[in-house]
Amino acid sequence: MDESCILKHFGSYAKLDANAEELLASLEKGPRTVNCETVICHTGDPAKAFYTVLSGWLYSYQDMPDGTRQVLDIYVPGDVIGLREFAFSNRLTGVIALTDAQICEFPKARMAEVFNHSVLLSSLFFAIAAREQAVLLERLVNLGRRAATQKLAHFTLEILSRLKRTNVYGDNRFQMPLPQHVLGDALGLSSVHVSRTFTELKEEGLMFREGSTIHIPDYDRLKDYAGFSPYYLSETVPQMNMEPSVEAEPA
Amino acid sequence: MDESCILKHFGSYAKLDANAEELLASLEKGPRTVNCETVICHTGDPAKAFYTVLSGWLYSYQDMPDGTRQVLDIYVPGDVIGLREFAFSNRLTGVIALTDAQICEFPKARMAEVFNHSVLLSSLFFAIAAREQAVLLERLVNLGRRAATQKLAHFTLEILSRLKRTNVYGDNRFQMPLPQHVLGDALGLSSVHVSRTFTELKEEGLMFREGSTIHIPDYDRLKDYAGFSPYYLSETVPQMNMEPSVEAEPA
DNA sequence: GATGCGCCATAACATAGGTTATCAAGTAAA
DNA sequence: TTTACTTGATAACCTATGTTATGGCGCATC
Repeated sequence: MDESCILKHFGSYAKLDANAEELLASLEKGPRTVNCETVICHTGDPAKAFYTVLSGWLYSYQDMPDGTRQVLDIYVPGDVIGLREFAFSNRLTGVIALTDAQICEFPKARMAEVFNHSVLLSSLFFAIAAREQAVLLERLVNLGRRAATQKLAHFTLEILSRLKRTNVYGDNRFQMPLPQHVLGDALGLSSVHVSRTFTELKEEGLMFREGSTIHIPDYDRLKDYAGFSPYYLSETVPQMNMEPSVEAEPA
Repeated sequence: MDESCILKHFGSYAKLDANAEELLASLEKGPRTVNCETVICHTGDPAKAFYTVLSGWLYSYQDMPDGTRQVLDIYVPGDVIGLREFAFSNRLTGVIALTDAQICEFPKARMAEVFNHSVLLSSLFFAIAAREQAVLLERLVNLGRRAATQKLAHFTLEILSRLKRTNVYGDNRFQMPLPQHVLGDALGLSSVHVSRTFTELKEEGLMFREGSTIHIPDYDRLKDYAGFSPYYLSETVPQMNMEPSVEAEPA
């Protein structure tokens, strides 16, 4: 049972009732393994399914006409890929695996069953979409109004916070398998400047890299430096009237 | 009936059934007028309601410790303010009116009724949240990977497209009542550079401003220049099984 | 154990955009 | 009419970041 991507994810947000668990379990297909570097989908592909991440790292991106790329989301275990394509018949972004990964497919068309049968799950999906928005918002602030060192520090702290949801990590050290050119594409910087920025953060004693391990000697100091406040990652499902089997009562 | 903010908005996305219309109409409070410059809410305020915009322009923002500001959304008639706060008990951003405006309140707590009683509305709310994400994504690309002239051009074309949803506008001219410092805060630029950028776009014959009127001599040329493709604004509610009381048929 | 390749660090140089200051135009208040 | 205030244009100067190039290191392949 702990092999279910979705149950693992949704269970981390709210206590599921039996109805919700059963419904969720019936929706997802068993995990599929994808290799590092695999393109899961391209911009413009028909968008038929969501995916949940059981293990590994992935990211979504958009390519520009001049050959540059903007990285839009980083996906770590427990994340849902592609919820926003609910409203679009074709994919808005490409998705690619950063490491070997396991993902579970969840056909978009079956969202109707969620809305029909579980108010709790409806709320949960909606809350997850709201949380994703909050993350994008904070990324917007990062790109628009922070200097390179703060961008990198803030981004790193966000990733660490998100990893803590499903993994146990201390504040001082964690794995972040993102090459510098991907960091650059995520932060709107060149890879050369990402390198310079790491050097500068190391000299300041704020954080440093050792292979793909990030070290954070003083978490609170880095947090202050980056202006990071994790409230936007702390979503909860609102207390609502959630009886699981309410019958529809049109008017 | 055409005074209802929500009906106006939701009706522009999908044909509503009687059940949905009645439910929506019961949720919203009558329009309230706010003056230009009014702060509707501050970051951190308790988030008890959404708002829909009947008339006027507003924006949401986040202030930085150094006194700068990032503008996060621009709201025009037909937009919903604050959907993302569904998952948060306090507001993530401040909201302020750019012009005199009319907005309708819609208590967050009553979303439970939506999920309980209308699959169509549940889908619609979810689709709107997905569309908002797509807009944020495109803004991320704008901030991360475009030069100032393209940022400004792209932003302008997005606003124009969104206005076309509820208003009839030609491609050549429309009102955009945003002072340059707000544009700068939205695009991650200084207001001085926004001014320079307008001058440059005018010299190129791509677009120019006359008071708050934007002129676009050649729409397609500007569109190419900015790399604008409006697919991300063209969301539809997926064709789903939407009878209000469908029984589950897993697998 | 060569060879090639991807990733990273660093340096020299180029430039987009930030900052500060000044001035003009419009407009609201007195 | 004067004053004050907001918005916007422009100029001079400054700096963060981009660009291009080089070299080192680790790792895979032959």
